[in-house]
Amino acid sequence: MPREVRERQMLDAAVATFARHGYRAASMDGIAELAGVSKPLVYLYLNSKEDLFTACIRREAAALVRAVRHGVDPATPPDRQLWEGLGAFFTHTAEHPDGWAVLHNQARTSGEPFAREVATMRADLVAFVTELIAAAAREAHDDPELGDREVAGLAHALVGAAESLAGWADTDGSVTAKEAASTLMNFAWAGLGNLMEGERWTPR
Amino acid sequence: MPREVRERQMLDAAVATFARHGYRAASMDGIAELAGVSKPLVYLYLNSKEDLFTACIRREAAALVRAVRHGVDPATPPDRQLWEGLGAFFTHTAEHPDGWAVLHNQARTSGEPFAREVATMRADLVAFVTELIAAAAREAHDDPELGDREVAGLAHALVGAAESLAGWADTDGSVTAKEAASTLMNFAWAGLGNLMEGERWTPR
Amino acid sequence: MPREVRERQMLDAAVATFARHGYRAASMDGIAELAGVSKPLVYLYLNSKEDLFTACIRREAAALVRAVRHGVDPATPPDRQLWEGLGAFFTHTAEHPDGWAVLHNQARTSGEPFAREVATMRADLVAFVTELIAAAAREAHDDPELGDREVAGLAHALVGAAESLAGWADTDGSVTAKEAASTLMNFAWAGLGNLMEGERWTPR
Amino acid sequence: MPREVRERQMLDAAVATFARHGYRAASMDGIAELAGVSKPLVYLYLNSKEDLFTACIRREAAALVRAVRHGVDPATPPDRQLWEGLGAFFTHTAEHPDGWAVLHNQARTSGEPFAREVATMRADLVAFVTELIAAAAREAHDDPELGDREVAGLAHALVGAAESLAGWADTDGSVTAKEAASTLMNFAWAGLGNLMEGERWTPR
DNA sequence: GATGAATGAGAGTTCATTCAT
DNA sequence: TATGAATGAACTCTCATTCAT
Repeated sequence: MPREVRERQMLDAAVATFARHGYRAASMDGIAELAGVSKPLVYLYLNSKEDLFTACIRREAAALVRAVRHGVDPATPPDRQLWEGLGAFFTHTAEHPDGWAVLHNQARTSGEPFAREVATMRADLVAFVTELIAAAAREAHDDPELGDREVAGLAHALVGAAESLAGWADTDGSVTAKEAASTLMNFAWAGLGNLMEGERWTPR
Repeated sequence: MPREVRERQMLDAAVATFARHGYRAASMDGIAELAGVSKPLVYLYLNSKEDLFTACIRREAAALVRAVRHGVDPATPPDRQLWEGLGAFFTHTAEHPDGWAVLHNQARTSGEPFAREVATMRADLVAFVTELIAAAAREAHDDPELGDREVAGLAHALVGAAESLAGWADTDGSVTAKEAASTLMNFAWAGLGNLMEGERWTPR
Repeated sequence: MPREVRERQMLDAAVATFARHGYRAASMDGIAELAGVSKPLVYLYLNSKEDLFTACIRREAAALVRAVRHGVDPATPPDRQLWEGLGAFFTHTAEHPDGWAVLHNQARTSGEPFAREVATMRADLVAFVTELIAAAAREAHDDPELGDREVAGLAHALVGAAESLAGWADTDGSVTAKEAASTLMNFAWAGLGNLMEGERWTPR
Repeated sequence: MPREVRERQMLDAAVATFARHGYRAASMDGIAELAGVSKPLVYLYLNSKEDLFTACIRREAAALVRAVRHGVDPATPPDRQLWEGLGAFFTHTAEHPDGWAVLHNQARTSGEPFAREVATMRADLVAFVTELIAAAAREAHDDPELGDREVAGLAHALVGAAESLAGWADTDGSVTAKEAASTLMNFAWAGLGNLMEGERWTPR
């Protein structure tokens, strides 16, 4: 069996195990068994538990970022891009709950080498959203009402809300990715005040 | 030294340790040392690592809920209550970063007995927010535009955004509780669309 | 409460606990609790776990030897004395199962300081039986058929059989002390060969 | 080194250690050291202290029963069978004092899972002896003089005497297995009364 | 390329024992 | 006389990691 296939099996097993038990509680024995290989092979291919976890984080982070980027058409208006990006995000996290759990739940809370890894990816997404908001603001006015600092805060809040909703949608299977995206897009764009007046944001 | 004092010292040490290392990686030796007592004493007072962690979660959850409830005046309009609640929330999490880390980062990701414990508290907060949004909607219209399901999703998104911002404010010390509350309140109430037009929500 | 009473309570609790769990598995906490006193008091009165166990062994051994000696009338013929002694032995062990368990089961198997203690008492009983057999032999013949060594072996076997029956009678409540004594006396005096011919030993 | 060899080494070390110190007082560290392996290996092969002790009991019990059964020729008369069986028993216990100590001293007094294990084996031996006595009685008379209950009591006493002598012979090395078997066989078959008259049982 | 065999280091937990009061 | 408070030491068990084959 070629090395790449074996390696992917191991990473799959590792992601599933880390997602369920966390970094410390996951055992290399368990991962090797789930992957259907012997433990020394895991070490041969992936060096150490730390390296293995890092590899999981990188793979899942890259996959998530790729999914969001693929879902977005840069030629469309900012709010449309945001809408598409959120849809892609919720779709991906719903389809890869273990990967999302590794990134959002485990990596962030397992100490320094790992938290930094996932923070990098998160910064990418926040930067992306920040840019979208700024672009929308520029489009609305030549002289934007929103300061950089304010935009950053808003982007952060938006990403945080999305992350939280992703976890919720995972747990409560009845919420679809599209619903989650709609809820959040309405919330973000129209605001509660307008929502109560019956005003909605809809994809143009 | 009286039992209650010692017990609080131990819980303080445990919260600090669990916050930094997580449930599994934290060692009872380390906690005992930080508390300035011997390990058997920790076991005498708190039974087991599991019980100790549970006690930490309960204490911190109760403190957070209490802080939010105390910050809110039920006689004021819903948006005002939300604003006050968010302020109290951000203030408390900023003043007790370890407690917040235990609740938000560690307890949620350390498996079943603990996740449930914190989920209960979170459900309390979400219910509180849900009720505020519903009250605001009732106030605006006799026949509310927002369905129950939609309100629940919004409450979830709002709480998630707040939780995420709390983590951010913790990390980046330059963001004050009031700033965080303002950002989120604007975001939530006015929506990005209006914010760009220069419309702001302000405490009445 | 006078010291002697307290001390007897503690020894009672200790005997019960050691009988059930053995020396190592018994905990001073458990003994103190069962005795209804605090742990330091146990140490004040009885010094250490080792001393406590030794005290238990000595008390129970003395009681057993005293019971056997009281049951025997040295003016009667040897076989009669043996019969009475066995009866007293089985009666006492049935009435003090915990004491018997401490002596026979636990003390013998808990290492050197204790095994010697109980071996001393056992040697007493074996010497008593040895003397009875030798006396009977002398009575039967001036020039005894049985050598010293042989007599010692027989005494040992007889005591062993008695000890084993005592445990059996304890477990199976339906066997009375008198029955046990009869069985053993027949066995010892008449032998299986004669028993099959219908010959029995009976108290003269 | 192949697994089976290692496993036997460990069991040997465990039997020696348990025999000397008892279940509770024996330490896994000590056993591993005596076996010349590391502690984790003991756990890898034998799971837990409890399982290890159980494995010791089973191995030694099986060996003892096998030795007795091999020593007996079922085609010979009952008293001859008894004689051969006792000889095999004393020979085996003398050659495996640690195994015998584990069975007779430690397992019986270390609480429920273990006592039952050894009680099963003992019941086997008692049943064997019971059957021999009953057979002898049938051979002597069509209408046996001894009731079932009486036979059971006698078998119990005989086995108890044998067990006790085995311990004695172990301690006092000067007593050979054959001597012990002779003493007991004479005692059992002829009875003390007849022994004093110079009547002996001898193998036919 | 793949593994059976093995371990150093450290975790949670318990217990006999002792002060200060 | 009696105890609440406290601990040093030891025990069972686990796990990431390596090497000879």
